[in-house]
Amino acid sequence: MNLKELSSLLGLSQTTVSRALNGYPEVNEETRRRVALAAEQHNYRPNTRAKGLATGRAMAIGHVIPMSTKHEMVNPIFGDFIAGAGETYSRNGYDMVLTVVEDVNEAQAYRNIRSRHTVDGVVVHGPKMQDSRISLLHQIGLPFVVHGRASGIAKDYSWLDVNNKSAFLRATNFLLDLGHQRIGLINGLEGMDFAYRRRAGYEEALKAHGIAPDPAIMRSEEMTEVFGYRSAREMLETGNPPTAFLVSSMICALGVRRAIEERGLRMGRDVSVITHDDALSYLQNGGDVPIFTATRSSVREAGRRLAEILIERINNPDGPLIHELLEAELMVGQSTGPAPREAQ
Amino acid sequence: MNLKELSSLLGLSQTTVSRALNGYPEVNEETRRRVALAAEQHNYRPNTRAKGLATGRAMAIGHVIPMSTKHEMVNPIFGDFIAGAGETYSRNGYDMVLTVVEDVNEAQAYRNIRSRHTVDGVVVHGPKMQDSRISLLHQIGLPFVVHGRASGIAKDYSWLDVNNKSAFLRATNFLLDLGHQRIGLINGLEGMDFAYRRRAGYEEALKAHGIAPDPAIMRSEEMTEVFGYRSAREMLETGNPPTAFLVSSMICALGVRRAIEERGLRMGRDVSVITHDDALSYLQNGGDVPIFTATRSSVREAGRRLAEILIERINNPDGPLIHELLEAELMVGQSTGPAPREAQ
DNA sequence: ATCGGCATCCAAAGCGCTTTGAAAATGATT
DNA sequence: AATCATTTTCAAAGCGCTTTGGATGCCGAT
Repeated sequence: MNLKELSSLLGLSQTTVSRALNGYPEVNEETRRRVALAAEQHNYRPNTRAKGLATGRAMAIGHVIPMSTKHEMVNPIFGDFIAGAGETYSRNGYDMVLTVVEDVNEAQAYRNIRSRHTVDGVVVHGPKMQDSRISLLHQIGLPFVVHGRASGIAKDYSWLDVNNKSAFLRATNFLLDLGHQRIGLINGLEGMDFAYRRRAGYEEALKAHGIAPDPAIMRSEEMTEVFGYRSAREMLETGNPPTAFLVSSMICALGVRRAIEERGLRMGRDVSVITHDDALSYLQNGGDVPIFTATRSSVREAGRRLAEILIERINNPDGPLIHELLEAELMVGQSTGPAPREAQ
Repeated sequence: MNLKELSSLLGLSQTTVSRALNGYPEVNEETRRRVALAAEQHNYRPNTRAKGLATGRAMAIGHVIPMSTKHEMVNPIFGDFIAGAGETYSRNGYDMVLTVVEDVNEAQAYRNIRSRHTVDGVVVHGPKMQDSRISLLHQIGLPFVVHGRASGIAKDYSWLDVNNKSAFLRATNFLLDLGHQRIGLINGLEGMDFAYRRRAGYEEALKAHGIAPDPAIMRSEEMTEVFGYRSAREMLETGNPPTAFLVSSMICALGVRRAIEERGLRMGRDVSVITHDDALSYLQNGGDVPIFTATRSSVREAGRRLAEILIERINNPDGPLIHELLEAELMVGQSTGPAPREAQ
């Protein structure tokens, strides 16, 4: 069923039917009702492509998912973020189109999206420091919002981010207050902006307590369980092991716990752990009492909100840029406790 | 830059330019080269919507992501599956469009997709037994492939699935051979087809060994870490605890391990665990030596292959239906060992 | 009666592409 | 030189919608 058929069926012109359906005032209310009813009955919905062609809007938003050729890694927060954003999109009549692309071809993917007019705007995921995508998007004039921020970019842009620095600063202080002096950092991939900011918070807290950051107990990698395990094990095996770990993701933290328990130590008593928790739906931090003490911020909620911001920008491209900084909550769980005596 | 501009720039008709770009034979090779070069230089790419309208094909494939209203849960395998499928799509010039929808509105979402002509076909995720989506899709005539199968559907359809039954049958036999008599099952949500099939394999193996399945040590739920933990703990607390667990996902298995170690037991010695492993990129089963003995099947590879099947069906809707059954490999890791003496 | 204003509807153009059917240019054949 | 087949190009229609710029009819006001 298309417009032409529907309107001839109703004995009306396509114009009138189209207007009736799109809520224009110049159509009799009685007529509008008739049209709406017929559309309903015949399950009519305007063809997306035709509508898009006529209006010049795709009513779709793009997400470019860079696939690191080295790591073949999908960001585990991706599903929840998409779920959050997807909610907002449906509510506003937008489709979501994903493009999976090798990270080396990413720029080309954006250019492609732009010239094919497939979407009205894009979300930039996982910004690195000095991320080149941002200036590219500015240049080709595709509306966008960044999930996170990119240090070292001159021109301003819209973003939504967790306050990673303050989160890790507070977490480090929390450990320091418990008497921990030697705190290992198990962080995300070097170059990722969030990892940089978390490290900055960590180092700032240490320095404020007169402790020099020790590269021997700081690691940066793709945040897998195995990476958490290896890092923690290696650090614990040294002569001067950390009494606490600050970890950048739950999955990593699970690996850290494995390493701790494998050595016959108990987490929360012998070794403390604080992790960042993205509040992923399939990886809740325990039940009523959190397993891990964590800096918590829902990535799903971030998706929801970020999508709103992007839609706002699309509707009003020359409007003010929007910056939103979410504070993570520090939730105390069972994985932290006072530093053991002998280590103090 | 659009076709009209490009062709007037070249002093050619739109017809010729279009044909040159789309590889039609009735155009001089010299001309084709000129056109290709100009297109390249001006970064020309045909407008997706216009092309779609003209050809009647969207060159896009839909994934409807049902969001369970109760659980607010995103399937953790989703990211990796999408990554795999996305690879195939890019290679074939397809876009991927996601629709996040509350599970109660799912049927409406498919109807909507269909009448709006947004995509050429869809992937059905997470089939339940007697899944109603399948007949709906047949009825509305939207090409589709199911990731998994749905027991109890009369009309045939294309699918790609892991042999869940045989995987869990083999895993159960493996445990039985090690002397385990009391094996707990920690399975996915009741009603999900894969969970049904895994249980069938488990029960068949038990019965073949003259053991009656005991509902007291069988659980079905959304597969989270916490669910794994709770289930294992409860079972271990009983007077007659299992000596082994068969678990439906790695994330769940991490919870099981937590419960085991919390009781001061050692996994692989005191209690054995076998889990299904979807080979998620961020949750590898240990490094060189697997942590868990596991039935392993890459969900990413499944995505790649399933996308191929769907594209084939779209290109040839009346062609033969395709069924592909992947066997999971049983990988022996450190989480299994002979049943402890006293329990035998 | 005539007019202006308003409510209601319509025909047709246009969005950017593909594709049909025909025309022009070229070359081979007589 | 005329004819035909072949290659190469083109004008225009059509995909399904929105939107512009009228028409049409009806009303009360003049």
